[in-house]
Amino acid sequence: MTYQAALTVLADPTRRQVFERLRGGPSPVNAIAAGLPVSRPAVSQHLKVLKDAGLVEERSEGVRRIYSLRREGLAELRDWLDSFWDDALLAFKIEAERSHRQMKRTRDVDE
Amino acid sequence: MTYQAALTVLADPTRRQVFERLRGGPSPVNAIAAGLPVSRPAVSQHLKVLKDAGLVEERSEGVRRIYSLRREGLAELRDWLDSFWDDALLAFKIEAERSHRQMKRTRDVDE
DNA sequence: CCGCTTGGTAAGTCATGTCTTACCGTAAGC
DNA sequence: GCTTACGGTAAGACATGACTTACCAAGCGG
Repeated sequence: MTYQAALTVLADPTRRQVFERLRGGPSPVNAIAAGLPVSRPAVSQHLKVLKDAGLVEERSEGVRRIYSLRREGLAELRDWLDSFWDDALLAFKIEAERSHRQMKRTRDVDE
Repeated sequence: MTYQAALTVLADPTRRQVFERLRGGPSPVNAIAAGLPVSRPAVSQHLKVLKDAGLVEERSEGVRRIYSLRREGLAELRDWLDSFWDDALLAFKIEAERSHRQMKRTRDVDE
């Protein structure tokens, strides 16, 4: 999914609570909804949106639906954010190149 | 500002366009609004929101208002995102330890 | 087989936020 | 001075989306 979907989806506070609740590990809907200030159907709807955005995944266990975090869903958003620093870096490089004739090439690594 | 403010503010597509348009460097309101599908006042409103969230800054040049990117405004959001991967590391350690323990004990799993 | 739990979906209400037009103050140029 | 470009703010229209209750299907245990 796109970083834009992640942004849109994580903008809602309640939905963010749902999402954060999965940090602790996979959980059925009931457990997620318990302690949240909204009804269980509301949580269901949030989970659907999160799933469509690729931020959570769902597996069935009997009558239970177990939801868990999909961290890969955050990757694009993270890249997008990083790209702003890349911009700054690029501008810096150009500036540096203008003053020095030679530029050393740098390479980033990722995990 | 908080990562939550950044999320909320960047969720809107038009506002994101305004924000991205500042990647190229500082710009007065007119230049930002040109080419966008919304009116100039709409852009003004978006800029106000972005400024309140600490994502842009404003300086006056005569009658012009020059807006520019504040990358530090994205820092908290980036940290928040990173923290999910930290979670994963931690969870992995815990999980490893638990499964190790499980080899000596009987099955007892819940959350 | 029957009831109970789990949870997804429908329909409708209500709030929020994004837009518009109209208006205003302010700086610069003639 | 007067006019013109720049842009912030107000007020109101409108759409979107987050909630509610009611309902339904599916698996499990008595």
